[in-house]
Amino acid sequence: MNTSEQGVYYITTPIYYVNDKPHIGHAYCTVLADVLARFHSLFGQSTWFLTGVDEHGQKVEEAARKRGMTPQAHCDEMQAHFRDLWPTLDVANDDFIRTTEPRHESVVQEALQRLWDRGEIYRGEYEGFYSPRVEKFFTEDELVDGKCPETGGEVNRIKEANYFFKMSKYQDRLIRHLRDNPDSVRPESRRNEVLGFLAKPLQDLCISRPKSRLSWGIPLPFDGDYVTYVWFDALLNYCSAVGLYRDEARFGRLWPSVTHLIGKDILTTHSVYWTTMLMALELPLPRIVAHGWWLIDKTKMSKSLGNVVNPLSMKDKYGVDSLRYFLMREMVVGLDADFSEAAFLKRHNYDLANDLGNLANRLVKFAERSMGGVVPEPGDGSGTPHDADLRAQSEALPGRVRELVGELRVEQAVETTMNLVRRVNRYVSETEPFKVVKTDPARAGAAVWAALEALRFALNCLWPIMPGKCHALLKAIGAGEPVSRLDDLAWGGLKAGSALLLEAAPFPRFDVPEFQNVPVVPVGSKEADSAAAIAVAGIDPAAKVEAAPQAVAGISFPDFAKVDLRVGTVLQAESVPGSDKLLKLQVDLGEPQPRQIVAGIGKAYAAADLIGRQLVIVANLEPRKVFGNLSNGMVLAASDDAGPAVLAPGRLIPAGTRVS
RNA sequence: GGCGAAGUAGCUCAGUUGGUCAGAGCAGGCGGCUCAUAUCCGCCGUGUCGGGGGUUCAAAUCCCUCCUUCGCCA
Repeated sequence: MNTSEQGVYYITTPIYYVNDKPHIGHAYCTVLADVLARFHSLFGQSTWFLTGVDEHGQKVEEAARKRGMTPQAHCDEMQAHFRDLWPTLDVANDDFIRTTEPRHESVVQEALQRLWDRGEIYRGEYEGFYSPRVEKFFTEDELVDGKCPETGGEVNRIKEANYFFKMSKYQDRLIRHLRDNPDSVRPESRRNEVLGFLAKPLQDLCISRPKSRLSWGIPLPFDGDYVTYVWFDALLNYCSAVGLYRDEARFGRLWPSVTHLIGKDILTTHSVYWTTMLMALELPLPRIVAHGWWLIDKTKMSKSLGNVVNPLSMKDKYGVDSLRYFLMREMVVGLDADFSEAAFLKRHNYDLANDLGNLANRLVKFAERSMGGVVPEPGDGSGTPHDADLRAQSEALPGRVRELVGELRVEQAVETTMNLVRRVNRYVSETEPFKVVKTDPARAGAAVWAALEALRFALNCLWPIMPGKCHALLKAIGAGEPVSRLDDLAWGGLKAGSALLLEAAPFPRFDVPEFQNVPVVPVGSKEADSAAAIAVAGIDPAAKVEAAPQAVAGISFPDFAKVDLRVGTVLQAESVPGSDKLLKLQVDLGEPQPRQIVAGIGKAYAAADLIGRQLVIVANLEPRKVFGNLSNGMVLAASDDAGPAVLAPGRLIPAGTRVS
């Protein structure tokens, strides 16, 4: 449906929840949108870049009440956390939408009214258990011990009339759409995920809340006792911001080319709920791009080691351009990536300081000393093979970048550009203008010119990533402003005689802090480590090395102490339906409430046999869903061919006792 | 359990439709240059391309199977 590749490029980020504190995930997504918008503009497209905040909902209402403010005043204040952050990251969004703005609310109401009139929305009875903390309903069998399966918090049984969107009727059409349009959801694996989700019958979508329970929302136009719930409110921002029902000409121009950049956590919301909503509204369907998450290497993030890193603080410590470069270079769109200050500094030092910054610096300094501080004259074109090669690689770059960015392979586009930068460094070595200048100044000048000209190509292709630094560097090498279209980049564009001025090294190097330098010892590569691990395990060192535990050499005691091991008593145990090895346990850890823990020991233990037994539990593991069940901890067990054997204290000991 | 993805040099990863695809960067070693931010350039890797089968003249690249890891299952 959306195939308008030509003239227009409309890109959105999710609207971020106004209560949230901005973090690296928000920053990444928004910077990526900014980079894509800038690139597509360079490709000659007319671009529009929208971000904003989601301001309705119970949590906002509650937060405001706690602060003794109206929700609106609360939002007015909180939204600045996002709005004011973006300029500091050189993000140039064209618009910033808030869901409490009249321009949004009126469109939501109009859309709801139209669907109501057409029978796409109906009134029905909803019975369920409501968890205020996550603002979600659960069915009875989704509950865990009568508690919220996601948080373990209290839930309220609620039976009430509500309004439903007939989402189920679009199931087949949605499946066809996803199958027929490889671009509908990217990357491919996410599209498959959605198709898998759609293998089961789709239900209708509850889209309302009674005002008595939630007043901070947009009233349904056809029933003033209700407000609309998150979907029709938040998702419609993408449309309301560009003129739906208010400026149809503008909307018609931008909307068909929309790309939604989202985190993988809201994939279903966009690819199923939103896409079917658009079907019902008879609007063109979007292209959805789901990116991954930034992981912080926990073994390196430790207060005791003093190396806690707030990724956003990298901008203040090392500069916004380097942060943007790192984010774009390090993450493959769609996959997760690791964030660490050490990795960040490596990119900064090796790519930006050593290769790019030093290249500009060496050329400008040399020309200042030997060529009067201006861009020297180009040669007569009868250059060496080095010259032909340099020119060819430069001229090929913009097209290649365009291809790669079009495929969302931003990190490849960056790398390809940096390859040219490295090529220029090599060219300088090959032509040795600093030697040649003593005997043939014109030939030396021509080499410097060619190097600067190639660098101009690279800087223009890096401009969307690092607009500030690239602009400054282009000026410094006498190239003036960045081009506004990559098509305008033509070999020979650099004017001889332009002034060169580079006041300071553009990317100063930084020392990588000591603790970051802890060598990532290749596990198993040092015989000593493996042998030690085997010896400790009491196994013949001659046994297969692959069988040795994946021992990480030499963790500190504080590292070990971060793992909170406790004795737990199993209160209840049952098998997880559909799984033959998972058991769902309720474990007493001496806490007010028992913990639910899902353990893969069902093949070795019958549920009933575990009740009353004591186990060793990792108590501070991040909760995660296993098979749809929340698991808040991990049972320790040793496994061999015969299956897992759980660990237990040698005698009865109070539940919750720390293991050390 | 169902569905899906991934497993390539010590590390991070490239390798579109099977035939210079066995590669890059980093780390390590050696050498060169000295214009430059102790920067730059060159040289050095026999890796069972997770294991095992199969298709093919030819497979990291297709098929089957197993192992491991990860994702989704409102």
